[in-house]
Amino acid sequence: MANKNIRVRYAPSPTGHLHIGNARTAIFNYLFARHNKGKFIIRIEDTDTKRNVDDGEKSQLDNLKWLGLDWDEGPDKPGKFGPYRQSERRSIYDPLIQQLLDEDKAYYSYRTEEELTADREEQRARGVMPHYEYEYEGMTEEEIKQSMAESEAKGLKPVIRFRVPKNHTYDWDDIVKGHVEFNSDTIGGDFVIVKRDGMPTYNLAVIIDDHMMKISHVFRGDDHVANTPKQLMMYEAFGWDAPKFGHMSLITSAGTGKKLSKRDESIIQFIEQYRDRGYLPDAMFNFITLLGWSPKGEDEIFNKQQFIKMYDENRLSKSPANFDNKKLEWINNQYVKSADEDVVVDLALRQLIDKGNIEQNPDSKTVEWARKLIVTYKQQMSFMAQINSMASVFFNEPEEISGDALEEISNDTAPTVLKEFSSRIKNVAIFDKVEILKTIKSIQKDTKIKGRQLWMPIRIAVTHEMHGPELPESIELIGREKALKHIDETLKQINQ
RNA sequence: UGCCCGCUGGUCAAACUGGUUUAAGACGUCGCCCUCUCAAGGCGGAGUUAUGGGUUCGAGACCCAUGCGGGUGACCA
Repeated sequence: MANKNIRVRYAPSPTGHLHIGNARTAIFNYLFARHNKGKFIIRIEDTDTKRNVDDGEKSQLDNLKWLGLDWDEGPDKPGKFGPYRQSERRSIYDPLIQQLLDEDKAYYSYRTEEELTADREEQRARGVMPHYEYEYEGMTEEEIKQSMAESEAKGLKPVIRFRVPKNHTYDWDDIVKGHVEFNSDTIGGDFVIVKRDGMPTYNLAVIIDDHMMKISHVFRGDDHVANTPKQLMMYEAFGWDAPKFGHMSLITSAGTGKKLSKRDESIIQFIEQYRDRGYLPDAMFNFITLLGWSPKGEDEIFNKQQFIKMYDENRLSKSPANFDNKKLEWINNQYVKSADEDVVVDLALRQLIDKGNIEQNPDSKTVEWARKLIVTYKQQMSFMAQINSMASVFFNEPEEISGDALEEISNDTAPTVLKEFSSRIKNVAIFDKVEILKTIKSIQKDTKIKGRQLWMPIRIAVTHEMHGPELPESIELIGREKALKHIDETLKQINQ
């Protein structure tokens, strides 16, 4: 059911990199827009000039693109409802603010931050919810004017507060949560809509922009529920219709059970970090979409097009979702396994170079070698950075054989196997896995030693490890020279 | 302390507006198979409707309490 009037937005503030939770908000808005053939808009909410970060906006957009999102309007793609940065929309806000003032729906407030803090402390001590107390309580219009004039005379700069209607119920049918209602007396008093620096606060700017940009649906985090009544009363004050709201459950941390906080170190928080570690964008998209939303069938691996096709906002979950890193790894592994070999090689090679396991600008021979190595691990890598630790045996000189491994080769047949293997591979023409496998088979035939007794000594001698990928491949990757050297050393070690 | 919301196994969750669900499926976990080993893969197992009341012929689904968890309470967004 295509609806041309559907317009949704993702509205990040450029205070840092793209966070998992924000990425999810963006994705759900995107999916909703694309499923309904509506528009997806990006708006930068940069009214807090102090917290803005220089490349915050760029980083947000870059990472959204990496995830595979595209938008119809945004700061880098002007449409007819621009500008798309709130800091550039002052000329739109100012007359509307004046209108509220003129209609006495908002007023200047001179209460200083110190006074407010003191009020709040006193309220807390009394056991009441901290709230703003009307500073002109009980005053006549004359007295109010006089009070303001006095404040001005003292050089105080005012903020503008919205006059919250008394004992009024604000409610809406939330797409996710169902019917929600608040009594206006419980929201903390008249709130600030324009800061001392003249910038509108989030709550004001967001409703003006959503209205002006003809936003039809707002999908945002559960943490915005408490803002919604404030926004509804402003829509009412302007005489505008509010969009439909859907408040999505938050992502929680398995460790703390609380909403993902940027300080929680048990979970990687930013999309960029996953990108750096060699996660695949489609896998991230897939995983994030399954956080708080579920498809109809039993499958869980889908590409973007499939998600768009089957997206249904009614299947958004009411309850918070734990971020499960294990599942992310599993999903990413599914994508790595089925990904194009060149893509995997490219990404994993970068990891190897970054880590210094392969030199910068490797020659073609090294790249060929790396390709074989990477392909060997393609089936089991959850994310590309793992190649460094998984394949460390191919980069580092191994430690001396000990423990179980030593025990494994402390028997009568091991030296025979090793000597045979060593002398035979010295002479094979092409040192590759096919020839190596043939060699091992030939030893089996000639010595009648087989199975673990045959394979383990070779594996341990060559790699010093009891585990690893297919042995012939491993030996090929280690190379003839190193393999022979390791066998030699091992023979010496077990002879003494 | 106020207000708002949530609660199906260790985790994500399905079960559309109450009726073959002996509560899907996935991750994880455990066992087996494959196998020189690890991983991947295949097969299988264990494990859940927070508690107490009600409504109903019938409740995971509806109502009420209790408990637990979360969100919010900014001149942040």
